[in-house]
Amino acid sequence: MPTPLWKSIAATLEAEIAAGHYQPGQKLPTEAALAQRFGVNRHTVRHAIADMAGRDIVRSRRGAGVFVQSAPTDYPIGRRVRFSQNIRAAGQLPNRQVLRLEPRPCDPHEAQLLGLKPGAMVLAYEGLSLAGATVMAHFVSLFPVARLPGMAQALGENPSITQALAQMGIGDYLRLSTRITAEKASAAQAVLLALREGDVLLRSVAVNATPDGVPLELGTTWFAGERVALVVGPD
Amino acid sequence: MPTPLWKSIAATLEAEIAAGHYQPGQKLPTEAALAQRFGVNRHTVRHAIADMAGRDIVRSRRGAGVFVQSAPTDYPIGRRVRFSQNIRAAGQLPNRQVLRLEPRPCDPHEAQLLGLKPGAMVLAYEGLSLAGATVMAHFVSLFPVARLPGMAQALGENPSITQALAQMGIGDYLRLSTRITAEKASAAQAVLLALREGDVLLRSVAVNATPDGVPLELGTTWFAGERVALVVGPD
DNA sequence: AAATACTATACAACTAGACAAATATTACCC
DNA sequence: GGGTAATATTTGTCTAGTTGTATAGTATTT
Repeated sequence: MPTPLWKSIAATLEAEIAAGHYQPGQKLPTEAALAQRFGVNRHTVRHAIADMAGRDIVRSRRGAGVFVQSAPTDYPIGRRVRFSQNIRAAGQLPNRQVLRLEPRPCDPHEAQLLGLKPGAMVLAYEGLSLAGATVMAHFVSLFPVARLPGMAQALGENPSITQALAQMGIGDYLRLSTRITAEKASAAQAVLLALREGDVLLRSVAVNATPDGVPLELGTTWFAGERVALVVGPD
Repeated sequence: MPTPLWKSIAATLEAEIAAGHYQPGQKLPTEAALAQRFGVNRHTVRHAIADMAGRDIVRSRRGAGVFVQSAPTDYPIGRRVRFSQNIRAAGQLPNRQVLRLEPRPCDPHEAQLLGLKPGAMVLAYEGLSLAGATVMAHFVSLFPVARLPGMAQALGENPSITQALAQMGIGDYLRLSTRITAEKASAAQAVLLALREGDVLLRSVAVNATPDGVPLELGTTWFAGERVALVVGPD
């Protein structure tokens, strides 16, 4: 039985990526161009690409193109080995990408958790946590502006929440509570986390406060379920 | 068939308007800012906005911005209230239904976590945790037979693990660590938990040990994701 | 008869970039 | 201060290109 065409095409492309003809992050030629190059139908190329995508060699974005994934040597986040994230440090991963930083009124639920009046202004800080080039989590943190007036500027200069709080003179804070739930990713969240709609998410909602118990942050983090395991250690 | 991205984005913005994050008359972030926040092209955001404008939720003025038309609705309807369960007592609910109670040799992974030799005998205790009539979790606990010889009989008389351990003279034990992951329910698990295949599960794997650190129990619990929230720290 | 591999076509969803038109903001002059 | 022009923002429109999905059809093999 002869090798299927798509498999041979996948092998060819894979070899060219391994040889460095296409660098990580770079866009492959379009499916149409590849189809012409190999003298096959576009669907056959798509089959090959789908196979490589399943092995995390490439990733495709609708409308944009097919992109070479970063070298798997960066982090030990294979399919087998899950990235472990201690719950105490939830949301505190090395790299972060800021998506939003804006003040807005809080809703009743947020107000209750932060001990504010409904409608009080909070600073919404939204972003992605990355390990290397892989998105691990999507977070939204809320800070009461009345209690932390300079937080917006501090976060604007430095994306780290811990360091921004330290800059505000708050070196020590206390985690009041953490709630962990599981849910499915919406289409919009799936895009941010590079998942598919319906994939599982681990959501952690935590409230941090000053040592005397005044709430300072309401942090919600959605972890990509297939990439992260939360670890709760002994106290 | 997946939800179009623009629809998911429209739904997100609509919910935020309904929650009062953006108030009537106020300007939404610019299309460019929203595009960055959602990680999509500006046109996709425009599609979402056009949809909302068609339903009189927002109104856009060229050169000026997009403005909120509708008032916030009463607070989020039908926000699911989940059963809260402290992580220390993971899976330990008053009502239990025993599915299995039998000794068997352990596999290498289990052996490692329990500090046993591969193939050593463990007592497998499997069942369901109920709150009232609703199934909350499916658990499997493993006990090293060599260390707890009378456990099978104790559990046969009383389904509570804590009480069975107490009966063995172990009143105090230590939780070494807990690992929480999210996954989709298999067809078999879905039946046990009265869910549908593909629904989300919260899985917690915990090792309990004597105060001097000898592992006594390897407990794995699958919670129905839509019914349970795990709580770390004070409730 | 049924499954696999591939072709062919059409359309939907999204990206990308460029430019026009309306509005806001700033700078400047009096 | 007030009015005005210049500049920057912001939404609207257009064209083009790319991936995703659906349907249908043809060999070839099992």
